[in-house]
Amino acid sequence: MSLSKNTKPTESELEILRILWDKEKATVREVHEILSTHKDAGYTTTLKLMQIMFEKGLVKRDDSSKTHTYFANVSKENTQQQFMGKMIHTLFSGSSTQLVMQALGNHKHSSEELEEIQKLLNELKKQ
Amino acid sequence: MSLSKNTKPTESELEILRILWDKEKATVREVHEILSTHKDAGYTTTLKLMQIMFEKGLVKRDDSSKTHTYFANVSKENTQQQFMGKMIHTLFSGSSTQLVMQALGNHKHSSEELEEIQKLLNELKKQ
DNA sequence: CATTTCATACGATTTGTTTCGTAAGCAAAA
DNA sequence: TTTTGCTTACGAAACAAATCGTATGAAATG
Repeated sequence: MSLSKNTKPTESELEILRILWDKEKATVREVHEILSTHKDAGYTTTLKLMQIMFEKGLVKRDDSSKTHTYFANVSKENTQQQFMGKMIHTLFSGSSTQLVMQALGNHKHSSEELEEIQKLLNELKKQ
Repeated sequence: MSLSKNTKPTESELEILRILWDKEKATVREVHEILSTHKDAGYTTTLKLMQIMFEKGLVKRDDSSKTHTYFANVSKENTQQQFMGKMIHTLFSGSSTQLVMQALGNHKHSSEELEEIQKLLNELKKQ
């Protein structure tokens, strides 16, 4: 049994994790159905990918019935942080502020969203 | 001349781009010297990588003298946006707000930095 | 009970990336 | 002029990721 190692999910693995985070649990077929709307690979490809992810500890599964059920075994939050950290380092010279300003400036945000950000910002300023 | 195609730089290519963005221009040897402080690969590896990047249009080069000089041919800003977009989509369900809040909440920011972010936020709120 | 359907397992192939060895040319040093 | 050192070019090996084909077995269906 592996204390989920520091395995960075690949691009394809991330797509699968995204589905599992969203649905909480899913069979290979369900994952494949969703993937195949925007990606063009066979069923056994998805299966193999998920088996590999199981070996790596990225997902858990219930194999008590013939059709296995899969669950994410790494948290969305952790994975986000992992990739954000890498991104900040590689593309923003280590400055998370730069990243924040980039994201703020280059994407649309509703006034409700801006307000939400403002609230967090106020919190941070208090410290 | 190619309107920089939709070539996503690989991890290794990003490391090289980072150096070129920083120095504006560099020879293979210069890039290699810098890389080799934290990476362990031979000179010809760096050379080959940069040649491939040239073919892909990621870098330009001046080959008028024996020792060629390389320049980034994609902007830092564009590349940042490209990766951020992907990240927002894959890891934040398309919500750049979520990404911003993640980055704000999980990384340290000095009060000067917070102030800078506040300014931008004020700008955005005006619209 | 035979057939079809759908599941897993798994090896092999394909594709992409990184790494290196070696050849060839040029220029500076001996 | 010969040697040495540094350069580019380029094919091939090594590695990693994604894809697929086929075998096998268990339900469900006829």
